Amino acid sequence: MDDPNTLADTQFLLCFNVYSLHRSFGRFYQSAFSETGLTYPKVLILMALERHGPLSISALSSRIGVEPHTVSPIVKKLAGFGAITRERSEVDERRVELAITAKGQEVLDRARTVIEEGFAALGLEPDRMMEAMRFLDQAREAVEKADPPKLSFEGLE
Amino acid sequence: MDDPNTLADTQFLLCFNVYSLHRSFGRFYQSAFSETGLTYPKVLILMALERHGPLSISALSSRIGVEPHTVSPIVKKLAGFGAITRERSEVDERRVELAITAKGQEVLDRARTVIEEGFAALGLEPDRMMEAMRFLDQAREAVEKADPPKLSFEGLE
DNA sequence: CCCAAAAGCATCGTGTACGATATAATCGTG
DNA sequence: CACGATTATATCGTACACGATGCTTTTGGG
Repeated sequence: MDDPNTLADTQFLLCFNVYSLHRSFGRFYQSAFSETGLTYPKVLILMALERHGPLSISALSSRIGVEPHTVSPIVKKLAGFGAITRERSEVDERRVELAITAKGQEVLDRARTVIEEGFAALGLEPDRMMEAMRFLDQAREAVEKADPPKLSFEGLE
Repeated sequence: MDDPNTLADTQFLLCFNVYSLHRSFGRFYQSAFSETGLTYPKVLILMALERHGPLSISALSSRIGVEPHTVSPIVKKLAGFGAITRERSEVDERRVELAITAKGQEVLDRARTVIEEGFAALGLEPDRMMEAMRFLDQAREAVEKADPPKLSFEGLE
């Protein structure tokens, strides 16, 4: 897109760059995992359960930063494959407890290897990457706090 | 997530930060446009047609960086609302020509105002934002060139 | 002790993204 | 002129994301 000339244009261009890079990562993972049913969100879930498991659905969704009902169907699939266990808690029957299995650990380890090999030649400068990450995290907090006015007219549907 | 300790961890964390910010932006736009049928991709399409229109579906998809068949159903909806015109080219009947309408321009102008007001208080430092954008664009080019090895085992489905 | 409020999860509907596939139209070479 | 190759778009299926809604269970105040 064209060079921005106002702060608003710059912010909108940041948004577009994030959108573009997000989809590029998506295609990267799609290509790497195309012969399996694995996806990036599934890898995130396995990783969170590896490090912090066992977790409830709401705790897991908080860690990853998505809604619980986004996580619910995905963990059902991972459980169906045997990568995780998915059990209703006896202490609090509202909760479902999730834990990675040995098979899930193997899948995750192999996925990790593939991702690392794929990223090996990206050639991104570590210092700039760290600064970009700090900035992105601050941007996320700012965007989450933002309270935009509501556009209102006859809908597009 | 925990501090990364290798280049691979850092790259994966970059990926996660992009994923998180992308969804935060998504929620921002969802909130801003919740009373209309507008979405961020629709705004991108209107913006591209405003600046470079008229465009074919394939030209438009190239400008935005998504697949043509992603664009096809979205422009159908925008045409149904009257925000754009959608006409088969007489010169080359394979092509569909797209152009923004007066109504689409109005919708876009109002959406732009809402976005700018919503972004007004983000408080992001312009210099760091510009550097982050340059980095993200380089990262996107690198990721798009990357050729990850294929993970292969019994699928998850 | 009772009951309203809150919490946790599941389902439904919709939006966008991509891969695979199909159809129609155009191009370019022999 | 014919035909294979290529281009452009459309459809189908699947994945994930969120809002809305509903059901069940737990909590806590009166």
